[in-house]
Parts: sequence; C-alpha cells; structure tokens
Amino acid sequence: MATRGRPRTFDPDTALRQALDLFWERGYEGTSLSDLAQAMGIASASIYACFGSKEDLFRQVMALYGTTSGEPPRRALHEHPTTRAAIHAMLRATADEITRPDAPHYCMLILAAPTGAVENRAIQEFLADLRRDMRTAVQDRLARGVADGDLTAPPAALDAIARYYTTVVQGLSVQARDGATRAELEAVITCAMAAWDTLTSAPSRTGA
Amino acid sequence: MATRGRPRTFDPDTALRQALDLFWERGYEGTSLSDLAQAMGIASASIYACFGSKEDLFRQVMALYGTTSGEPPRRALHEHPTTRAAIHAMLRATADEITRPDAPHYCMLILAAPTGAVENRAIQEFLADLRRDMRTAVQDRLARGVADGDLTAPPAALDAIARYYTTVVQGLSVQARDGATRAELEAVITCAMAAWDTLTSAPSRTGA
DNA sequence: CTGTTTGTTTGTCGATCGACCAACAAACCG
DNA sequence: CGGTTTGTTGGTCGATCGACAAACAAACAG
Repeated sequence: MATRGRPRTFDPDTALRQALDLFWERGYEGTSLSDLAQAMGIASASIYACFGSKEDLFRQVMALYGTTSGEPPRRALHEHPTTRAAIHAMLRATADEITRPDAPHYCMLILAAPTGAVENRAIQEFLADLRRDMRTAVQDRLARGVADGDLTAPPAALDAIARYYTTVVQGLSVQARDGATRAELEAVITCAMAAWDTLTSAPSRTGA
Repeated sequence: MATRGRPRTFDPDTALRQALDLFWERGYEGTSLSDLAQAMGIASASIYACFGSKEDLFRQVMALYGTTSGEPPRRALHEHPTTRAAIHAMLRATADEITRPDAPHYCMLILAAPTGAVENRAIQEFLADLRRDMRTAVQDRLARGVADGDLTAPPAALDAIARYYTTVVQGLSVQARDGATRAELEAVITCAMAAWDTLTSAPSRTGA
C-alpha cells in the first residue's frame, strides 16, 4: 500500500506553515478560506480534502504553533535547575518569541480568537483550554521546585503564583501587540520577578 | 429650531447600550449589523442614519464603555492619596469590573479586536491607542506620586513600573475571560503588589 | 390644509463567506 | 494497455456580509 492514486502537488507541512502565518497575522475570524487558499497556493477544495474544515485546519495550525513558537518558553520552564531561573527564563523566552522581527508581535494562543461570533465559540474555548494548560505547566514547575527543595511556599500560594506569572505572560502579549519593544518587555519582566523573593519567603497571605 | 420632522421612535442612548452589550459579547468582527439591528430593536438603515457605519457605531460604543466600565479603575487611580494605594485600587477595580455577573468576563478594550481582517485594521489600532492611553494614565499617576513625595524612583524606572502594572491589568483580562474567579484575580493582584516595595525602594535596575 | 423636514421600513445591491460537487488529471496495479 | 485510486481544478451552493436607495410615515411651519 505504497503510493496510490495521484500524488499531492504541494507539501502539507509547507502549506500548514503558510496557513499558520496567515492565521497569525489576521486571527481566526479575520482569515477567510480564499485568503488561505491563495497563501497556501492551492484551491480551497484541496484544503478541505487535506485538512478538513477551516476549524480543523486551525487546530492543526495551533498544534504546529505549539511545537515551534511554543517550544522555547516550555523548554525554558523545564530545563533550568532552579524554579526562579525557570520562571524568569520562560518569561524571557516568551518576550523573545513575541518580538521576533519575522512574525507578528504577539502570541497566537492568546490573541487569535479571544472573542468572536457565536458559531466560532468552539475555537475560542479550544484556545482557552490551551491557555489553561499554560497555567498548569507553570504550576507543575512550581510543584517540582517544592519537591526539589529550592522553593518553599504553602500549596495555596502555588496556585496564586502560577496564575500570577501566567497573567504576566498574557499581558506581555498585549504589550507586544501594541508596539512594546523587546527591551521594554525585559523591563516589565524585571518588575514581575521583583515579586519573587517576597512571594517565596513570606508566609504569604496570597490565599483564595 | 425645536423638533422638526418625524421624531425618533427609539432612544439612541438605550440603543447604544444594547449595541455595547452585543459588541462586548462577540467582539467587533463577530458582531454583524443584522445582529445589532435586532438587539437594538431597529432596522439596519436606522443604525446608519443615527450612528453612521458599523465602525462609527463601535467608536461611539467604546466612548460609552470608557465612561461606564472604564470609570471605576480610572477613578481609583486618581482618588487614592498614596500611589501604592492608587495602583492597588485600580487593579482591584479592574478585577471587579471584569468579573461582574451581568457582563462578559473581560475588558472590551483589550479583547474586542486585538487582531482581525485587514479591512478592520483601523479599529484594531483605535483600540491599541486607547490601551496606550491606559499606560500613560498609570505613568502620570506615578509621576504625581513622585511630585507628592510618596514615591521615590528614578524616572527610567517609572516607565517600567507603569508598563508592568498595565501588563498585569491586560493579563487579568485574559484570566477572567478564561474563567478565573474574582478571588483568584485578587490573589494575582496580591502577587503583583508584592513587587511594589522592591520596585520603589531599591536603586532599581529596571532600566531600558 | 399643504409643503417641508426628518425618521423608519422595506427591499436590494455586489461581494464574500464557508462548504462542497462534478469533472478532469495523474499516479499505481495488474 | 485499461481500471482503480487519489488529488486538483473550476464552478456553484445558499447564506450572509456591510451598505444604502426608494418609498412610506409622522411631526412641524405657514
């Protein structure tokens, strides 16, 4: 069962990358199928044949986005020995990604479809789920820090701290979208990390 | 030059409020003129006669939004005696607004049109300008704190601190959008304020 | 009353939306 | 070679988009 029938004239990976670029620039609702077909260099019917519907295509695009742009922040979170360094590096990796000169200056996950028409609600919640996963990843890293012994904080505070740094990441995306430079984001990150010692030393009345 | 011609059968303020509710729920691109006409209880032609185009209507909606939902955070920023209390109160007022049970759980200014189709770029930049005004307002409040003598920080640090707390506000909106409760936002705010003493006491290497 | 002014209703405009079908094209199987 | 399978092209579908024009309705001026 090798290759049967007419072979594809386009590379699905390349086409997916081109779809990613367009969705990234215009968001989910702002990108039409004819725009996509033109950018991908194929007819819209080929999109349906290869990727399914517009919604299916977008989900595949987001998977690609996660393994490319999403990777540096995720890796930063995992690869640094101390929790503090991991969080700091994640913020900086995020800032790097959202100020790259060759791509829109924001995180797709956060701004591609935060609101929209009722018929696109499934996509909005799909992205919301991925964002909640972001927070879970941060929270897991904090828990690992407690296990490693380099972080001491009450379990209730871990929730708050994880949500706090996730909030900063999401705010950074809006800042970059509005024209903040890499250096300006760095200054924000420095401010955000200024809370670290207080959050991880005091008995911390950050409950909820 | 009293009332000439046929009088209006609807109240423009009420209609604008209804348009606000719909734009708030679905964003700019996700809201169609027929949706608006139905929600406002008038024909689409009456929208054009009274408010101009969809874009004009949205700008008027945002003006109303600014004087209603935008007012509590703005007032908090101005009315508290110390800078620290003002920033803290602004964050809490924001959290109050974006978790009200009778409205969508996010700030329209931030999430109604962060990205979108090319033909709507003017609206996206219109909102971006308003968001930059947010940061300017925070920065002005910090400058006032320096003048009042309750805040000591190098001028360069003021930029960073203002952008930092603006970033937190914008991140809070994404958190609320994704289901965070008022209490969870409060915990985030507590974390964000934990940086305050460090930011406003140390010589502060937050340059850029 | 008539004429003017203003607002509303109805209908429609060309364009575009996402989705898909039928016809055609190019590979492999035997 | 013919038959099968798969992909692509061009066309089309009903629905809807934002925007407006024409016709009708209700107030005032005189």
